[in-house]
Amino acid sequence: MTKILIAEDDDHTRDALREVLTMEGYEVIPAGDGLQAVDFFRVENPDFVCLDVMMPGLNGYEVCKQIRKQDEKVPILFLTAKAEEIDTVLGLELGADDYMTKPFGVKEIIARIRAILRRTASRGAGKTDDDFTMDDLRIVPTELRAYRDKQEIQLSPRDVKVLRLLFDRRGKVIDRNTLADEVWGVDYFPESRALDQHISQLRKRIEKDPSQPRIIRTVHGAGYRFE
Amino acid sequence: MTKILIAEDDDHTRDALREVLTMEGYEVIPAGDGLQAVDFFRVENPDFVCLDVMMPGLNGYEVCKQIRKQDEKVPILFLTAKAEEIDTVLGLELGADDYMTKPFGVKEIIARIRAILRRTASRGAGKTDDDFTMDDLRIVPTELRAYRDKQEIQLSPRDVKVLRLLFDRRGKVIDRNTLADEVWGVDYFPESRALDQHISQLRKRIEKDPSQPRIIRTVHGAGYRFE
DNA sequence: TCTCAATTTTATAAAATCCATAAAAAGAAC
DNA sequence: GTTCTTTTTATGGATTTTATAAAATTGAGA
Repeated sequence: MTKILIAEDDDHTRDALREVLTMEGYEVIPAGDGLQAVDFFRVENPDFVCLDVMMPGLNGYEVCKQIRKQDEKVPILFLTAKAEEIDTVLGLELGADDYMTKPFGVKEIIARIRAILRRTASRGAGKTDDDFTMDDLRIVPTELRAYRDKQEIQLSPRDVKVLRLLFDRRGKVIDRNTLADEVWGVDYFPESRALDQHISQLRKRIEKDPSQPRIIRTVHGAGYRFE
Repeated sequence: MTKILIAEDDDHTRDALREVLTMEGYEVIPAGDGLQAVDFFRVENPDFVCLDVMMPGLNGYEVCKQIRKQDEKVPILFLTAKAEEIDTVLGLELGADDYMTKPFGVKEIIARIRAILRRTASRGAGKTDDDFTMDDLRIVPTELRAYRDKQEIQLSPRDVKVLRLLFDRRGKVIDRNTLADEVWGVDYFPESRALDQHISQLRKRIEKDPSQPRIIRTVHGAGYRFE
């Protein structure tokens, strides 16, 4: 679930935001002041941050700076009471993604958050999207395709992940646990043969001779390797 | 040069703004009432709009609505005499980028315009209305039409946006988030199927064989592509 | 107001991908 | 070679993603 950190000293506003955003299906981490916000950020590692500018102790600008030290990418939405504060936000170049001036409507803030998350979701998705070549196969992640000669081969996002991983550590053996972890994530059951199955399918598509694989080689008892 | 449309019925204010902004290196299009503003917007296609709320004929809210029909992204700054009008601006969800309450200082408004332009620089990028050709289809954005042979195909503004985006990044996959963001903007709910539906309808009109699309191809798990 | 067209929602179908199962094949150990 | 373990792959069903038809909604213009 998408975690949103709300840093807002006014109890009423904070509660209202929490309620509304929870209703929308977000997990909300409420913080009542700047120091708390910084702490909670570290602990909870949220996907989105709403920052009130005026807060006791550490103000929004400072909190933003602290957060940016830990995470350059997390989207930050500033809430400002005065329109002039916007200029400070912009002027300090804190890396804010958007701002809203109070008072704001409930629908407005939800729409903004959604829009920002949508924008940044695609940014963070594929870390490196550069093309790479394995054997005589050219993989183009942004196109979800590979080319051999002029022949096109359709790839799924998961295919690309697998190939990327093998390419990044070419020469080294990627053990099955690592592969499962990096490509499937937390919800992979080790006793499942989904991984094998996927490798098998992938080989069918990308290997000239799937029974003599040159790109995804198996290292018995260890995992897979490409070189 | 950056074009700014000023819609303001008070001659004195309008002239002052024109002078100041011209000094700053902007090209100013002055409009004395709402109807003029809408007309000028269509003709001049400015990069920025300052809208007075209270104007004879068409008021600022209405002008904003009209403009947003043509262009969802152009930054709009509202000028209001009464602070309460701000709530209306926000309440109507007109897509205003900022507002200022009169009286405002010269430096203040310049700073504000500059800030908004900086913030929205990415949004407005590349809004060419030039014709372009996809496969055997010639798209003429200014006419909201496309031609195949001598056959005319009616297009909606949204159709054109979708096609333009695919054309601008031909060969690459446009993921659904990006598409939603660029075409629908802030009020697209990801769980909606409006996007699919729109693509489907559009294909019916522009593809020779909608079940074998050549212009809008789908890339499963990613988005759409044209090449 | 009514009408028309564009758009969105809803519901269902279709397609692509993914995975569990089980049997076959391959490799390792003896 | 025999046995045990690991990997591959065929098959069919489950899940996810996308497509489309039909109904509902919206919004502009008459």
